[in-house]
Amino acid sequence: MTSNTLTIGKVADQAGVHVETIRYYQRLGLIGEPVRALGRIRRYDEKAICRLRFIKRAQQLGFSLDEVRNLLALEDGQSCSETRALAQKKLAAIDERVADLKRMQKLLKNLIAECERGKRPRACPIIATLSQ
Amino acid sequence: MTSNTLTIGKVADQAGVHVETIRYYQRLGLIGEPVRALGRIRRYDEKAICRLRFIKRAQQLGFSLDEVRNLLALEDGQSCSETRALAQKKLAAIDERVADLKRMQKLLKNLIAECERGKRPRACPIIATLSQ
DNA sequence: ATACACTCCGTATCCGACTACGGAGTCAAG
DNA sequence: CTTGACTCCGTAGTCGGATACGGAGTGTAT
Repeated sequence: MTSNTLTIGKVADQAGVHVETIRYYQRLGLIGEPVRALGRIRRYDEKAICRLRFIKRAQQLGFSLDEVRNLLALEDGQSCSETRALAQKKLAAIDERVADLKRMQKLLKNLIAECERGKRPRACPIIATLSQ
Repeated sequence: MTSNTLTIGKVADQAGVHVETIRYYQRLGLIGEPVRALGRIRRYDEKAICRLRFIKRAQQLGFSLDEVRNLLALEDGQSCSETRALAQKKLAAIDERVADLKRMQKLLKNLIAECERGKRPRACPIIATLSQ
């Protein structure tokens, strides 16, 4: 039995999160309000820590809190295809973002290279390009 | 002579920007306050359009408005190495961001693939990974 | 001369994910 | 029994880049 013995601070430490973040997630409904034994102080069990870690891992995969909410609704692991659909949508968004950034990368790289090759007197090719 | 004949709306159209954006940039000091001939209405010349385009192009390369401010200070094209330094810093940031996103991409791809291969009855591997 | 589009200005609002603040209550150790 | 750490709560502020609002003034075409 490890039920409801942890204060919000303990949970925060264990999950690597700030206390305010937990309260924030509760306001958003990502975490259920816990029992409050003796007084008004929240008491959590281990599951709360798991849930926070779940959220943090999902964020690391690129999911927004709103999307995490959806993932949490599928937490039982029984709706594989729905979960997969969310992941695919997220992956597509990331692919797009990467493509964007690669375009910028390429342009910047070329400009920098051109700038390095350049010999005076000549206007900076980076500025020249921006000015067009 | 094309001096100071354009209203803010004309400039906005030509530069492909909203009127409010111009006023916003002026508040930020990215664009100088123009002359106000006859009444209190701003009158612009072609240079304003160029400057807006400069800003927009810089944004497309990934520069924030704050960084654009720095670029604008080098607009004469005479400080090539300073400009290049800014571009290199930006490129490094983009590289990092790309690396981040690629990590996410990889993880998501693997999870999705695993999810597709999976045969019931088994918990969804995506959820399982998030739950750890 | 009147209608209509445009411009003026300051301020507020949006998005997402927190972070900060401050005064009061609670808890456990010494 | 006091001290000090922790918790409570609501509300406001942060970042960046705009976007929206609304009432008043202006410019111009017919």
